[in-house]
Amino acid sequence: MPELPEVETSVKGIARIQSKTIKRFNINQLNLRWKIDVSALETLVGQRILNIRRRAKYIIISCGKGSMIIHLGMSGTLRLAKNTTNVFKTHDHFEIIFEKIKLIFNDPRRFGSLHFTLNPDDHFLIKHLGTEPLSNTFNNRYLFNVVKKLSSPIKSILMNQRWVVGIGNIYVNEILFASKINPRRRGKYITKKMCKEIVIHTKKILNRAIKKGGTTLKDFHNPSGDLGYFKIDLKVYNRQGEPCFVCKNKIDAFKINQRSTFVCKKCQN
DNA sequence: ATCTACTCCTGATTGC
DNA sequence: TGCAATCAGGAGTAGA
Repeated sequence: MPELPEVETSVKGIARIQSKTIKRFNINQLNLRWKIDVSALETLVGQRILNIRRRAKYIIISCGKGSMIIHLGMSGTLRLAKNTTNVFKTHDHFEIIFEKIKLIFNDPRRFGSLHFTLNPDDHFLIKHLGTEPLSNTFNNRYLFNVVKKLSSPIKSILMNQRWVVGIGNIYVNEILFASKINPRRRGKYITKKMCKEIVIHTKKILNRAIKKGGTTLKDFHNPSGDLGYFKIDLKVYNRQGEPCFVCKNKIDAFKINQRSTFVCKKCQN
């Protein structure tokens, strides 16, 4: 599942399309999470790619006039290919065609999306997003001011993109384990000291994952097709019944807001 | 205002 | 063995 590190890896992986001119779009499947607006997209034909960046889990590809916003959803991947092949593989939904190469979006579960926008920062998917976890604005003071007024579990707060972005179900489990905090603990009972732990480990874990090229799970391949290999470092995610690496206690699994949650009840309070 | 459940979808896994 | 039911999950949305 693409979270911040996987999206960051994808952005780096498609850097080769920078300054290339869009020749045309090949659309195979309009019905992604939102229906693709083809006529809006086609205003980008003939324009050059000026900038590729990540905001939260979104990839924003900007031309002189207009941008594309891509979300990988649960199972989306981007890959680059030569123009010579013209066959859509299973679950290839659209292609952006350049002079010699093309960018292909593949997404079995179709939770991903593609939007055209003139101003990404004003777009409905982007404008309500919270702070970037790797920026200086995500710090102890900011987090404490957020959590102290909330009664939902800290896990839900960290996954809510309106407070802090980019953290999904895998990394939030890892962050809370590293911080020794129970995911069920409600925001208003999170102390300043705990905020400090969360901030430190969020940055550490995300940065390490980016360095390693994103977590490998069933779905994620970076654009060159190489697999990330952070999986080997996961301490609690998907380890229910197995011994905690710190205290040997069995890792527990349960749901918080319909999401799989993994915890060592001895280490996390 | 916050918070939770529901929803979209398909592939992998589980159960009979 | 095979088919059906269940589960996985990002994030917008509706309703509590």
